[in-house]
Amino acid sequence: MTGEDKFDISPEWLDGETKVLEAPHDHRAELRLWLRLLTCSTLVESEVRRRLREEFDSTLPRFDLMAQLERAPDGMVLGEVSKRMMVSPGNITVLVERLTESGHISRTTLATDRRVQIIALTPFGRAEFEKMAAHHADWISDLFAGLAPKDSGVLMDELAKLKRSIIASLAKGA
Amino acid sequence: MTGEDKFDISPEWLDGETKVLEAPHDHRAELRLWLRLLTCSTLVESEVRRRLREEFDSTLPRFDLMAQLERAPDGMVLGEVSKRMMVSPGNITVLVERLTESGHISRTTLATDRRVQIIALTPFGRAEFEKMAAHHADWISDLFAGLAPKDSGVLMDELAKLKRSIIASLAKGA
DNA sequence: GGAAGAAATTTCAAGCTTAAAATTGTTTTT
DNA sequence: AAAAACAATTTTAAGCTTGAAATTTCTTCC
Repeated sequence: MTGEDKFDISPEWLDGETKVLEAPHDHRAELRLWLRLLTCSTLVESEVRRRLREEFDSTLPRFDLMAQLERAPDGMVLGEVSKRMMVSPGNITVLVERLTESGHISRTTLATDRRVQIIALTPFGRAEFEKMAAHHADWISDLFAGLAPKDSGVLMDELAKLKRSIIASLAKGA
Repeated sequence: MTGEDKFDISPEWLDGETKVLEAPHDHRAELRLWLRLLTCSTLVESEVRRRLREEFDSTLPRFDLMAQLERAPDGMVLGEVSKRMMVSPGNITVLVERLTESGHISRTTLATDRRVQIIALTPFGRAEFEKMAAHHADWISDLFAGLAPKDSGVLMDELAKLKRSIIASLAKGA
């Protein structure tokens, strides 16, 4: 069933048992691509973390959580936040605790289902976030400024393809 | 190539209702690009972490550290490892402690300068790393398999441009 | 209606990460 | 040669992150 020749798979992928020791060259290109992607990502992330800390005494996780809430004026269920941020539920618990303490978000228990916690930005939290978001957009814009609009578009498209590839692979493995 | 004279933003982005400020210049395209890059990076990283844990009871930082050492048969100074991995020096200290305990790396103090610690893979560590590296390459290869060779090349080039842009921006700000 | 199961969240233990301060060792200055 | 400057690393304190186990609260099924 899996051995159909209808699909255009390049020959080197067909032999699933071949290990790197046999043919190290096969995987080199993808590895380099991944490392380059990771480098870009790490550089940007580090810089954003640094500036959030220095200019706003905040952190990236806090910013990301507030960014999720900004688009949900009526608040959001914890589990939904966890899924969207792609982090573990236990992680959200800690972040929410601190952001509640500092007055950035409010939390309420859903009356009809007391398991459910709903969090939302407070007016203070929203104001703070908007200040940060404006600067954040500037930082990213500066970091990406050396990229011509054409390249920006191409990169966007290629990353879309990559994302599809990753998700397809994850789905297959699951 | 795609049409290069007009890489316009789709109409919904032009709606000025949800802006942060009076929008001197629209940063949304860069933001979206950054988020997409981050998503790809996060997805791959999570999967690699998961498999390192499940299949080798190891972690990504350990793997990365050993990967640095693999290319340095005579060992490497701690500070150099720290720079290459783009993590803080204190971080390396902890990793080295654990990897030394588990017998994967050896550490020696340089005789001519006793501030300097040199670490290197032990034969055991090298063997372990090579096992992991082979699988790691396969995982990445699978995740990227949906990308045509052409796209792979284009992505590689575009990421190179992005990396230059980021580094130029960081240098300017410093 | 009560027990079993499922769902949302929290707790826990362990490890990662960072920046800043401290420590240890070397080099330069006076 | 003492003092000051510098360099490599470690320590510290705080926060992030995870997976697994536990808790609380519904829902379902007999």
